[in-house]
Amino acid sequence: MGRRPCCDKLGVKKGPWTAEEDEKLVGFMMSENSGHCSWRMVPKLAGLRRCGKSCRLRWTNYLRPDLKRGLLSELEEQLVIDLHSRLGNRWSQIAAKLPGRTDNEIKNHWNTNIKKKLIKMGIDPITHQPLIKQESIKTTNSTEVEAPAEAQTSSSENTCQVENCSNSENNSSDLLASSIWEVGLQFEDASYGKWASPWDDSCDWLTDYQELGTVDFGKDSL
DNA sequence: AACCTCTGCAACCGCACATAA
DNA sequence: TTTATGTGCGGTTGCAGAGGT
Repeated sequence: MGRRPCCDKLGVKKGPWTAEEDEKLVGFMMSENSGHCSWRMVPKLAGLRRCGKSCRLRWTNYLRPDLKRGLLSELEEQLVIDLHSRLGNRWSQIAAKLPGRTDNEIKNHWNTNIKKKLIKMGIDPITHQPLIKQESIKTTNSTEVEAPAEAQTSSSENTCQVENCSNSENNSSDLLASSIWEVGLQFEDASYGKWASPWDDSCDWLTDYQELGTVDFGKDSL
């Protein structure tokens, strides 16, 4: 049995949101009514010709009042890298550790900036292993020569990374840490000063950070 | 000035999961 | 237990602006 679409496609607007639509959605979301209805009802009640899914996306990724706008700070970027080495492409989980940032924003930043930076630094953005090391592995293992690291499926890579995460003596994390320290990065944001280094061998800092990041920024929290 | 290519970001799509009936 | 529905997530696409020729 096929799944019903989230909205009847006829008469539903798609594409970029206008300022007027934003205003309507924000107005509705900030009203008391928003807490009592499903996303499907939001466009109807807010007077929008959009599907509920589109409204949710617009709200969570762009209109939420608690969102930080602008580029990720150096520290945020390093956190993303470290979290990615542990969690893989679990953008929502990564975003949960960065208050005010969305999974979409982090995903975009990863694909457009961080990936390139890591490659430039000689680190594979998928495995977080040095590229040179990987090359030598490839040449010694002829059966895998056909499968470049970039082409690996996310599911297998995630499994690998989650397993790595369980190992507190994670090599990739250590390698990342050393390479980051080598380029002389500094923590600029004093609010993160409680952690001497997020790449500490133990994962304790992550647990602490989770406490900070578990705030639900969805409409329920309004 | 016109065209082309590249880049970054917002938004969409389809699937998975959770839960209520 | 099954089915319907709502929501969340990750991958992908499309477009606008910047930069280069």
